Amino acid sequence: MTVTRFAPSPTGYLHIGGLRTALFSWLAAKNKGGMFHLRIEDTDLSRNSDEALAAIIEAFEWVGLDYDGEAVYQSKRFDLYGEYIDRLLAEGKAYRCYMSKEELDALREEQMARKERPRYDGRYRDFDGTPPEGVEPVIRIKAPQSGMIEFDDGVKGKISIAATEVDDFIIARSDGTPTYNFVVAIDDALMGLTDVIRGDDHLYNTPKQIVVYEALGFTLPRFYHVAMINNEEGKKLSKRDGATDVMDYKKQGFLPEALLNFLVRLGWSHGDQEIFSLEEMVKLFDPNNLNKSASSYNLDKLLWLNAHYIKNTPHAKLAELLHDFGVDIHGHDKLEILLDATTQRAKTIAELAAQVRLIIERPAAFNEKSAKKAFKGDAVQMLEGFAAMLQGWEKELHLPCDYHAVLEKFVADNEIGFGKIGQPLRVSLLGDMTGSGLDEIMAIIGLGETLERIAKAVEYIGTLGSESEVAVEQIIEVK
RNA sequence: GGCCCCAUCGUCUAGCGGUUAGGAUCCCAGGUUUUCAUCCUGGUUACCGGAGUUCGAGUCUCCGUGGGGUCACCA
Repeated sequence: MTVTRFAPSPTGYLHIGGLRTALFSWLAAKNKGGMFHLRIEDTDLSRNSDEALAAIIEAFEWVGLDYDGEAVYQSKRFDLYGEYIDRLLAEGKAYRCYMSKEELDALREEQMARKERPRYDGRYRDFDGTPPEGVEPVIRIKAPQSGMIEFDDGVKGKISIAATEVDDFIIARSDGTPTYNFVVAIDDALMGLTDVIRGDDHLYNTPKQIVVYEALGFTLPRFYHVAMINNEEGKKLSKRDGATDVMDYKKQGFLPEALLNFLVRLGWSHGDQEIFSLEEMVKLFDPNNLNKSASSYNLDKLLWLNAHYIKNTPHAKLAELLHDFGVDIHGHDKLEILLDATTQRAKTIAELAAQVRLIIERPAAFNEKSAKKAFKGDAVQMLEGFAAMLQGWEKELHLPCDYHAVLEKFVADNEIGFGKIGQPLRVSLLGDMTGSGLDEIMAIIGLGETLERIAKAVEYIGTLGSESEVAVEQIIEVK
């Protein structure tokens, strides 16, 4: 059975790069009907925070990734790691090193001065004399001193590193707590991991972990080192690049399915397909098809995907999401028409909220340019005439097509083009020249509100006086 | 600097020795639309460089160049 995991350290929020590797691991497990575990890497007691942990779990919930069983906390397994340390010590595969931090630093500086690679020199590897006073030893593992450490990476292919590149690294600090590469190897093995999918910044940890696997006689999982996500300039993605926190995407009005779809296509593809539901991803995903090269974050594509998913989200769900953006349209009698109209011009839920607000709230002001253009000439007569026709209309005014009939009759009766009434009416209703169809807008806000907005516009035009005439003439001249 | 990894349109990618190098996004043009947007149609843009292997190389090999990662008692 395929078993994978995501193993974040609770030192901050969940990064989108982290979410992508989590997604890959989750998909790899689900594709095979396997298990996906969450493990919290909190062995460095001084750097953990509960808020960070909560943030990670919140992000997981938001995007809908679940994990099997309980989350594993490494901080609660120190006894277990201790047993393995004792075992290695007893078997002579690890040893106490009495070198102080200061001595180590000095050694490192010397090596750097000689342009050598800084590494531990193994001075206590075979030490059996009397240990120096007053030094709490660290525990180091005996790494092979010659030959190659090799493994077949599921993404990168064969990786081989000279054993001399790996020194006798520390597996337990002087305070007795175990270190990262040691506990990762133990937990990955004990949790039955078959496939380890992680960022390729871990590529160099793998040989160290292999040393632990071999010392303890564990069987190796298959490793997949996924290339990083860069920013739009091709540099490493950092906080400077804006939204790297997964939850920021929620705040900005992105849908989790859009974010997941975006992330899965960074480094993975299935022919020419661009849109993947979670079910399709599960069905099609194979970590062995992962791309070797790094990819760049591209906001345009995310936005495009988000717009797509907004158009395909049920209206009831959209109404719910709009709530977080200060728009409450629950129970609105024209909810369907309203969302059909606005959904076409929104790339995020935040934009959708703005579009909805534009319609359901009376315009606070008229856009100056639009007003000048639309309210010139006989706009007042047009608006008043149209208002009169609406008031005298004998059939029902309920659906967009009802209003459309009025508009058509008005245009026909007056022998004018659509724009003649359309433009001033649009600015009257929305305050600007862009936006949804007039029929829809009127149907959504209803007859009373339509008449009120027209009246307000007429009133506004009245206040412009001769000034606007001049402005209009100027516009005509420019043309 | 040592070691490791990577390299197709601006971006995400398809390609797995023989293709007019395909799709998506972006951008531009046209159509639909009273407007904007959506939608539809069309268009511009790519195999990092150099050797080699081969009848034939984006695809294989080597070198170069560029980019990235990593070198902790962090994870």
